[in-house]
Amino acid sequence: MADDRPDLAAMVARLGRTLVAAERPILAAHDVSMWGYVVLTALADEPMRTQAALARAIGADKTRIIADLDELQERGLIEREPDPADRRVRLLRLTPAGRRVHTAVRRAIRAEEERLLADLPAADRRVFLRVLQRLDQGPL
Amino acid sequence: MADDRPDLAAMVARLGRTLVAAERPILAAHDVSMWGYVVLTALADEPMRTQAALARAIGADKTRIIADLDELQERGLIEREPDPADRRVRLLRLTPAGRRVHTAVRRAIRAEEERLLADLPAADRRVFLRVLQRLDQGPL
DNA sequence: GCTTACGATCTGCTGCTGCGTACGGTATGT
DNA sequence: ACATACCGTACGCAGCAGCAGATCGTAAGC
Repeated sequence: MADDRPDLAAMVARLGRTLVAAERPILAAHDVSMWGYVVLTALADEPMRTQAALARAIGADKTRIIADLDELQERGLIEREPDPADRRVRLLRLTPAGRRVHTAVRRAIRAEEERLLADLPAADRRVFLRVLQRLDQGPL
Repeated sequence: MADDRPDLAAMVARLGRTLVAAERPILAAHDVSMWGYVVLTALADEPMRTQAALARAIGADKTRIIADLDELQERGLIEREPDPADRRVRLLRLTPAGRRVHTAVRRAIRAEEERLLADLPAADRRVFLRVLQRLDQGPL
């Protein structure tokens, strides 16, 4: 049988590490940490009402992201304003500068992905990305 | 534009974590650790002449795998015999029992993968696996 | 007013990893 | 024989992850 391939999890996990490693220099060039970029990405999609919700959304510990939020806020990339309606919670959203940084980093990352996927036939690539998206949000 | 998807690295890394997590109970059921299974898999492909080569092959620290090798050897799943030609090195290979365990675990993992991929159209699935394999060994 | 619950923060603990170092046993070249 | 290099092993250290507990401010129900 032609089923002579590495395990799915092994391939995907290894590829994931490689791709993340490829992102590292890009993030460094923009002076953004990995978690910082993850936060910017989450907030770019939609502002968050609590830090706990943000932590859940990005799959991080709620205590882990505090330092990252501090730094992003200090650099003026996010706003962290107490909710006037419930002063326990901090409303989180990108500043215009934060959105600019996120867009720039994202553009650079997409360019790198482009390079990595360049050799693939267009049809294969479409299918691959579609399946990947589906599995990513998928039934798991 | 329709390029509104998460970053490639984010999707692949997250999917990888999910898949690895799905393997964990299977490995536990067969009483094999993650690294143990990785070692068995590597040795199932081909015996190794040195532990350093094995470590390199599976991307682990050479000091990290020693305890795993000890355990696998003690359980009679691998042989670790000094090379008569160079008694510094330990020739590593699966025992028949080790091969049986590896085959059983692998079969269970494949069954689980089958379940996860069940919803995909056959054509998509073929392409996905092919592209994945290519990227995995690929130009990266 | 009092109790209970919740958000953000800080601290400490634990387990895993990567990395460097050191040491003994062994080959190899001169 | 001797110097050098390599293998396997053990040990310690630093960094980072998740997790639990304690604190403080605040909100909501009774």
